[in-house]
Amino acid sequence: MKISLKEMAKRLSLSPAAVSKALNDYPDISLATKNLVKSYAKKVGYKANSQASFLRSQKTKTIGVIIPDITNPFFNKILKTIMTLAQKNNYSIILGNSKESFSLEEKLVNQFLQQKVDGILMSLANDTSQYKHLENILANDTVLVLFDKVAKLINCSKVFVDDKDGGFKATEHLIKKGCTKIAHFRGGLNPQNSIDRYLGYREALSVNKISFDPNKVLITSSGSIEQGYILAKKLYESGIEIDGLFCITDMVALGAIRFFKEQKIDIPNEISVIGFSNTMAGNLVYPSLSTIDQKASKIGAEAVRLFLSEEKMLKTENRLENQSLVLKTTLIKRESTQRI
Amino acid sequence: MKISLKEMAKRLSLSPAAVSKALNDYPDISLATKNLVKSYAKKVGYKANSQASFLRSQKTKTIGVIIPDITNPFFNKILKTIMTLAQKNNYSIILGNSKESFSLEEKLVNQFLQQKVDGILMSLANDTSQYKHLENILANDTVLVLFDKVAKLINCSKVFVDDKDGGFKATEHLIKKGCTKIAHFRGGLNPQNSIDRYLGYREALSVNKISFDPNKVLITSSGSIEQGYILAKKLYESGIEIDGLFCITDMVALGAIRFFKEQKIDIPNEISVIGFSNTMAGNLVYPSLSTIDQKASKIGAEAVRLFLSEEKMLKTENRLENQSLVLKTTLIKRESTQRI
DNA sequence: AAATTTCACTAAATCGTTTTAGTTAAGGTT
DNA sequence: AACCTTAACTAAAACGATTTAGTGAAATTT
Repeated sequence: MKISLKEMAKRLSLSPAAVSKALNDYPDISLATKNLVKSYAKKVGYKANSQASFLRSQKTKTIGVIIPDITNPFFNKILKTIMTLAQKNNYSIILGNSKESFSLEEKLVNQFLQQKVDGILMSLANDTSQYKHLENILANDTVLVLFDKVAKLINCSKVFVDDKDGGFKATEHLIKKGCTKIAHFRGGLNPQNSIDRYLGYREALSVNKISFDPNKVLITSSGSIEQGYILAKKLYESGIEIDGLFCITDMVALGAIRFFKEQKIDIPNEISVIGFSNTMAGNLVYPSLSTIDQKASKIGAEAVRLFLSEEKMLKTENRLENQSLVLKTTLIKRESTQRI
Repeated sequence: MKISLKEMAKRLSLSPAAVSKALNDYPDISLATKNLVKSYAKKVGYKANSQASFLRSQKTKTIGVIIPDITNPFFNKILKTIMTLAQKNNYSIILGNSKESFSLEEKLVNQFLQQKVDGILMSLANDTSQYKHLENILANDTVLVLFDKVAKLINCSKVFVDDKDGGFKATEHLIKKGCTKIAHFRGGLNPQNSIDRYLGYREALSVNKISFDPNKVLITSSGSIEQGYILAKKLYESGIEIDGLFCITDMVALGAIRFFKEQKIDIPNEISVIGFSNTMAGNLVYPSLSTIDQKASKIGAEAVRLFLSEEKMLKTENRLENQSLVLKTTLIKRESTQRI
């Protein structure tokens, strides 16, 4: 079953060099020999050993992808697009799940560099605040493309979403629906995305001359359903009145809605709720969840496109030239903000 | 930044062989030299080139994983477990998404073999009915572990779920809740899993002396929400009366429930509904969805365990010895079958 | 006909490690 | 003192492909 190039050469009474060149269509091999070699290779099922080829070509045709949470549908959708496009361009994907842990992320980067991937596409873990491992990637002449959760200070290609604009759109939508007492369940100080959504919320209030009330802003410790439920309960029990709620993620919004429904509060008429991300689940529940779509597929597609363009640059001019891309979000109006 | 073993040897005035041996703790290198080499390697950030190491060791410390649908939460959960355990055992994961397509699956297998992965863990696409590519894996002395959607005829390690037992449990649960006119939305003739669930349904009816009515069985063309909605509508409009429904997947069940709710049919009291897979979404909707849990994590964990055990066998005794594992499902009772 | 060019190859080095088979010097045995 | 061990290395081949620098013969030019 396994047959090497050398062995083929021996059987065809040719030198290994001739066989290699025939397979790679070098001009100094006759058409007759090329056809002979190719048809024989097909017949015996010869496949070049990628590892061995690498030693000379220095290309593995492999991309490393690191994602903070592989079960998160948003990252999942990005990954799906990345994989489809990688396959189309004959690249393999080595996948790493950093589980939002900096140390695991660092370990994965080193592992990928050791495996000599041609590039690394990654979204940073929440607690990543030093970037030595990223600089290390660039120092190894490996392409780096950051997506979604990026480090703005690192000199590499990036694709991310305008989170502030997203937060603004979400909040303004609530205001347009007539809400005036709008709460926000925000994230912590990491990553930047969660801060930006909060800043969008602040700006929408400010632009619409609604005074900001810090008591209406609660901080989530995770983006889970349970957190949404807990914070909604906390807010409700504190007695602060609201008629609108913007949550940092769809899951948090779903948790909050569950609590409000248990209290027989009418969603959206008493309290309108909007999430962020356009997770599939938001379309399954009742009332269906208004949200901000982040164009996951687009992020994945652009990440691959940037990689390919950098890879080409590296090959032809032996240098990296990076590019930043900021994608706008889209408002998805559903029942949870459809007041009557 | 990049430094090779050879270069280190030169700088330390040692032979490449001595450096290699020192790093790999060979007994014929003095402790002093080992310490010198190791500390110098650490200092200059030396990392062995995996591709080069492979040429001699023939081990890439890489596992190829092929999944039919990477966005499916069930496979996603399996993948997550596989990745965690692989990482723990110092293996990298090369991921392939076959998108339920045989030809893509075949292509991925060949690609992985060419990359010389140490093993392939895969779940078959629905339209895979020839197994030459699987035999090819074994012929290349590469470990093969099939999970969930397996080919029983292939002589390799397997982990899968007792789908017939799951279908039986689901149907019997409806019967115990008092349902007597139970419909089933089944899958097509591929994969075996969907047939087995149907057979479990048939058996539960038979054991409980409920006569089988072929008019109550509809065939889905996909496992989507839309399909569930369409089939529920079709069944409703045909005028056939039912008081229970067992769907091949949770998504199909959610689609059916949506249609019934639109018709103001009381779930679970007029019609009780149960799904299959225990997808997260089933817990988010109202009424929450009863279902059959397939222990995705367990499947992933066992797949890795089987791989490691086969890999060890291959190394020590130079042969493959496979093992089959059948996991039992668990019934998850929720609101969609909780009659009052 | 001699010189040059072109064609179609081969030989050998190379990529970065690992491993087998020496080699040398020191120490121990008789 | 001659012989044998042992410790601690080194030299060189090997893994499987690619690539540079030749090489000999045929074809073409002058």
